[in-house]
Amino acid sequence: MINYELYKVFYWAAKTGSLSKAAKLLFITQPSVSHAIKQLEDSMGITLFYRNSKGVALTQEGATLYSYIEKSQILISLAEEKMAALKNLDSGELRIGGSDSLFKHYMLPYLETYHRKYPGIKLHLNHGTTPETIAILKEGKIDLGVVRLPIVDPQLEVMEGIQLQDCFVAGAKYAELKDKVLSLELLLQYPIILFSRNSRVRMAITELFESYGYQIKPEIEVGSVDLLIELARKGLGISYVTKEFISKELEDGSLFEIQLDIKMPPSQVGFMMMRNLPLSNAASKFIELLK
Amino acid sequence: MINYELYKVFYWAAKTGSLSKAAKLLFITQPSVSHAIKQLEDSMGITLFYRNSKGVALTQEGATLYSYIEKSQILISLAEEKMAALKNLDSGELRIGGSDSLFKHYMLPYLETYHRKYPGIKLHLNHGTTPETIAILKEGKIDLGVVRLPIVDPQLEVMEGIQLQDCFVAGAKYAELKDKVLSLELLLQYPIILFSRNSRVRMAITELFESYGYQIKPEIEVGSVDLLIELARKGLGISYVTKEFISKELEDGSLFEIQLDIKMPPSQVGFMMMRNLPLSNAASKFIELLK
DNA sequence: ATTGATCATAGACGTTATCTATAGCTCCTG
DNA sequence: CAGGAGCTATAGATAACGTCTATGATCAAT
Repeated sequence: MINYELYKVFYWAAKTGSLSKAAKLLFITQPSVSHAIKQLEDSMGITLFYRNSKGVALTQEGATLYSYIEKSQILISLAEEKMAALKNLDSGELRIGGSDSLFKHYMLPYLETYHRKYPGIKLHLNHGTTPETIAILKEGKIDLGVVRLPIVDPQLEVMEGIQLQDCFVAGAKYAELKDKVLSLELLLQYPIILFSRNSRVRMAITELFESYGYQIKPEIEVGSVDLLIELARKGLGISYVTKEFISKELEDGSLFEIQLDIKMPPSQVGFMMMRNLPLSNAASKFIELLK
Repeated sequence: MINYELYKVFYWAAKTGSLSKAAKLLFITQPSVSHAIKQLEDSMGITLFYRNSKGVALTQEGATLYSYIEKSQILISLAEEKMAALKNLDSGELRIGGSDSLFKHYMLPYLETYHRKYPGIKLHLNHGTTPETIAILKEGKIDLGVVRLPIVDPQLEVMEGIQLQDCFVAGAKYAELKDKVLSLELLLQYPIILFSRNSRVRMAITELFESYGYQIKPEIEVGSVDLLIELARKGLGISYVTKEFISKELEDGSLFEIQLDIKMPPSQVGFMMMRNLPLSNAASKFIELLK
């Protein structure tokens, strides 16, 4: 089997028409090049170059070989450039899975900073529920997932992010509740708007109410946090949303938080990635940014 | 600079999805492959494979590298196949320069034998005068030339071929000359047909006559040996041709040789090639055949 | 004739590719 | 659940071979 390193030498010798020049470009000495070419010729049983005191010139057969090797070498050069770009993060991609609301209300500033720092990296945001995100993470379709904890999966490594506080909010229509402290029973008298059934937040609130002996049944169910906010503002009911995601509405008074007589447990955002699988360069820089 | 040999290892590891299998295919041990891949990863600063107990799988970046390297390796394989074919003379070309008449009347059987033995070799016959043939030989456009000797050129190596005998011939119209022995003076009374001025044979006969104090001036001048023969048969004059090329006509009596009172010097056919430049495999096999 | 290129050759050296031996891991099976 | 059969990683020894220096041979140009 021919040592492919010899083709590199052959390529430069043929390209420059000189063993000495090839040697300089390859940072080796001229006898080494001479020896390498000889080796190639011997192992092929074909003379590749005509030698004279001005340099070397390809024979017919050498020229035939060159026509293949040239293309091959160019591909390798392109590969090396591409790899260098991937390493410098001048190129590449970062694929993140998670919920749209977390992307919009929590990740956005990080994504912006990252993109400004590494404009060559393509960002792929893959929205889906927590189980969906875990699934595509295991399939290798994303580098990391952003979801609500807890996640218990031995294959996954989890890094904690911000802590969020969910709460019930209402708009002007329910202004009467503004300074009251409601019991769960009383709250349930009002029309409730919740996120759709398969979400982690929805599961959490359902369990919480059950632990107090109540069943929470929404009047309206939606699939978007923005809609949840909008419906509460318009007075269609009381929404259960993440407090940090509605800071604007709380400030301008279009929504207010409903005080409850129990403490709502905080919810923890986390980043998950495959345990034992190395992160791509692009992904580990992003993780660094998050810390 | 990355050792291209590592790409060969990378290629097989990626292709088979297993370092052990790659090792077998490359006739080295598994730790060597493991080491080679590690080296490649280190020098690029990029993880190329995910490893687990079932084998290895390309990472995103590894897959990107593979897309280039695969093409490159395939080209090298094609090159190696092509070179093997060139060496076995399953492929390649043999380019010969010389005069059409030598090709037709002298080389033909050799060319046929050669072609039967090496049907994959393309034959290029490049007809031209002796100086033209020498010129294209020096330009590297042909592997060898077939011409009349003598050739004196330090750059060329000459191998002697057959010895030919030129002579004057006539057809039925000049039947009266059949058993006579003519002097040059007498011969010149008849219309002479010669090959065109720039040929080696023409120069030789001109010089020969001059050495005896005569000037030979043809009635007709032609550029083809076949025409020379045909014109003599039709009785348009006495042609100066190579005896060996008209054996058929001499036998069937359509032409007869004119006896002269001087001995015509023989002319030597020779093969010439570039001194100091190695012959292609295809060409040296042809030379062998000629011997 | 001399200088300055070129490539080829020989022999010594030292890097490094490869090997053996072994460990660690995961999956499968009796 | 223990043990076997894959797989890859690691460590250290060894030997191959790629590279070097020194020199020769050839040719072209000054």
